[in-house]
Amino acid sequence: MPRTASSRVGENIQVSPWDGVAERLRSSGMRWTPQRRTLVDVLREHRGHVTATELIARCRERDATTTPSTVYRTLDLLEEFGLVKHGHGPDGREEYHVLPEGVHGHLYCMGCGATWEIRPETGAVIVDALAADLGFAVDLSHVTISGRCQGCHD
Amino acid sequence: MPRTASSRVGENIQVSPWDGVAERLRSSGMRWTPQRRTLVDVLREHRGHVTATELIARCRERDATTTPSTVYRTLDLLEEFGLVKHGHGPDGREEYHVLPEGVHGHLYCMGCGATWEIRPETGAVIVDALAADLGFAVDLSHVTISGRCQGCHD
DNA sequence: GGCGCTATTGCAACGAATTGCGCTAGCGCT
DNA sequence: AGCGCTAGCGCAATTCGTTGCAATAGCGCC
Repeated sequence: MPRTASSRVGENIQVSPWDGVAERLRSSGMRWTPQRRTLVDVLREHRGHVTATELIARCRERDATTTPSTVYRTLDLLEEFGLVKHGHGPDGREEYHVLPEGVHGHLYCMGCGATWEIRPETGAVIVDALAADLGFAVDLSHVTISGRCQGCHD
Repeated sequence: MPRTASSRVGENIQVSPWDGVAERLRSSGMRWTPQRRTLVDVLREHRGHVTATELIARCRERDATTTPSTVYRTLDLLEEFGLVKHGHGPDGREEYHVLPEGVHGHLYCMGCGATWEIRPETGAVIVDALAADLGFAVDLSHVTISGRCQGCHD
């Protein structure tokens, strides 16, 4: 039996954050619809970044009647619930981060097109710097910073 | 002959970077067209950030026949010449920085909607941090980082 | 000053993201 | 189990950004 790990103190056990969505929605007066189920199923098997377009495509694989507007609206909703977070890729297009991967920023290499994650410690330095500068509380996870990675210096 | 301030050592004299565009274009085998002239005129009177849409609107004020595609293409061109630089605002929309304002990053406050500039020193800290982390050469000017400014902490 | 080569333009069409609105269908209540 | 209220769906239209292509018009050259 797939012991979906629930308790056990002191360890970093991940109960899938998706497990209770239906209930959480309902208890907030929202509804659990087939469309939402489809999207959540898709998200559930995802780690890291996905573009909205890609999500729509995957949903359509499962349910050909999927409409973009529904997907976007559901994503907004899930974001309010803290299950995903949106940001913008280097080209300004919508991009979603599936949580709870720990909030982190992204680096996009203009040379090779790869995306790197900013390590937490480094992210902290950035956040601190901006806090010291203008008292600005940064949400690093929202952006992708562009540049060139080590291998791609001109 | 209108001596547009050219030499005088040691002073911070600004020859408008736009002054020689026509010639620079031509000498690269490119053409100086009325459409380009219109856009450059608009840019010339701008400092700081502008969205592409806004630029298009302003161009249309002067020449009602302005087409978006032309504006975008001209902007790309000007970017290659180092006269403007594009980035993406907090909502992912295209945004142009008119040079030579010195390269700097931007902070967008999700609370009040204001945009702040990251001071060079602070920017340097960030660039250094990322360089140390992954050997990443960051182009800070490309992005707008979101967060909340001092006055807008929840 | 006119000719021709080709960089650019403008149009039209497409993809991504977003919004307003009338109809459908979850789900709480009896 | 059925009823009704209203959240949410799908559609259609809109905006921003982008691209392919044929017609136009800079500008270098003779």
